[in-house]
Amino acid sequence: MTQPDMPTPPWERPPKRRRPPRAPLSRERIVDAAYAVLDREGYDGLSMRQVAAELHVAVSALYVHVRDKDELLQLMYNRLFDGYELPEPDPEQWREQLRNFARQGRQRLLSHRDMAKISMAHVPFTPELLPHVERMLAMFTAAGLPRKVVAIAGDLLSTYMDGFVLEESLWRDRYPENGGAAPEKMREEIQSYFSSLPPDRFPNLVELADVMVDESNDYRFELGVEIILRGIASYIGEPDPGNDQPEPG
Amino acid sequence: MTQPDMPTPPWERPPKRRRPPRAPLSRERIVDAAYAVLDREGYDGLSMRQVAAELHVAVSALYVHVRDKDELLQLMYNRLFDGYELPEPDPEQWREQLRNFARQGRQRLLSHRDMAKISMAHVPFTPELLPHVERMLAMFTAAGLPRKVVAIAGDLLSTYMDGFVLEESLWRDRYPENGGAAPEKMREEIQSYFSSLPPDRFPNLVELADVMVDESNDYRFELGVEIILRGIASYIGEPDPGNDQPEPG
DNA sequence: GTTGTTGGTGAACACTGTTCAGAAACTCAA
DNA sequence: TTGAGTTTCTGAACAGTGTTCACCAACAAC
Repeated sequence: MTQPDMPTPPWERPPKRRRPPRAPLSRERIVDAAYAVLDREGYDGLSMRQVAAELHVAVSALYVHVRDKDELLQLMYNRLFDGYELPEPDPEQWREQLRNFARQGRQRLLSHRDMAKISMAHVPFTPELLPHVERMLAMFTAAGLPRKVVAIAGDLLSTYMDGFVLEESLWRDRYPENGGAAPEKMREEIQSYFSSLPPDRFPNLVELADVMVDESNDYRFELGVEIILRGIASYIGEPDPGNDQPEPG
Repeated sequence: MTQPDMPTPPWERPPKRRRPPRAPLSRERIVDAAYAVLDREGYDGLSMRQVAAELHVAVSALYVHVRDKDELLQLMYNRLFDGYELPEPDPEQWREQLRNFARQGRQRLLSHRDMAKISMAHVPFTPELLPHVERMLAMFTAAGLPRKVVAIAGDLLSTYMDGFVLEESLWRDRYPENGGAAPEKMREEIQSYFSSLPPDRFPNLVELADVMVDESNDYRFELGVEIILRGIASYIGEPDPGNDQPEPG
């Protein structure tokens, strides 16, 4: 019988490479590697070959565990929600709770490069994500909103989150020379560009140049969320809005 | 000397194909062809080679007029705004005006397949598009909103438009078998899926299944716009919201 | 008529996602 | 211990992608 834990004596030929030194592949490890590539190369550099190289493995090995590149992206998207716990709905604090939800969501989208691109390309209705959708609906229901508003409010907030972060990253991509480290110079340039426009044709752009770029992304995000929350809150206690005249007044 | 407008006599050999029969290439024609390919093949099928084939031209010919595929996409994006006239701002009717703006924007995004994908990937701050941004700002300023709200309200509304239409097209892509002609069957399937979920774990999803998919996209879009407009309107007459406490109450 | 410039060609390069025959490595029965 | 069967990985290939480059044909100007 073989003695598994004994060192191989030097005169014996190496044991024919049983037990390959690397851990076997798995969906988890593939997603890990894909995230590593994404952070390093960005969305456009995220190729199956790069992922395989990250794992020191042939490309075709990936296809044993993953049907498609699309499925891999789906798995990456799902992981975005891992450990993303929404609190128990509290009717007294639904606004603060949703503010936190949005903040948390943006932070997650920012935690991996180009993550917003992946998020925007997927609808959060896979079985794994339904619990989150359910929690979201519960929070809006607890707030006392009409059914039809509940049904679309979550979508509205999520769309805004994704779109906002996507736009953040688009701006970053337009200024690739700074390694993400000098956004101030970028802002200066944009602001001076807006300020230099002919004031007769672009009075508002010139006048608002400072506000449009001076404020931090954090502030602009929070204000956008606040606008949406105010709009949602205005429906509390109202009946379901009708199809014909969304604004009766 | 040659007589340019005379018909060629039959005994004379054809004039060596001077003046090639096809019109010369131009950016306009390339964008036209790209739109044709986009409508036929979708965003993933929109390749430089397909565009060249559409024009019966070698691929490399495109690169004389267009630096990049990226530049081509930018040109397509710009054309989305051609003839997109925003009305003179009217402080009395700013809500109706913005509703129309959003409706029109969505219709434009829907008028070409996968257009939302292209739109989402571009920021509307090229020189050609600045007049639209200016008009937008003018409308919000006329409504009497604080500066900081004006500065981000347009972004908010545009992001929602793009995101909404993008999600519409994502759902369509998940059901490619219907040629876009049978959305009712799709809705039925989704609704029956939601209804079949375990009600103890997904009470809201089960209860709201009808509202979430029964309502037309048109209605859901309008309601979303209305929520945003209500949120924006709530800031009329208020001072600029501060950085620390977006919700003072 | 001879130039130079422009707009077009076809071939090539370095990639991409995906598939497939075959070769390892593992599991389990005899 | 042997042998069969299954799973996992390999290397090569295919068709397609964006982009570039030497070459060529048509046009304008001197």
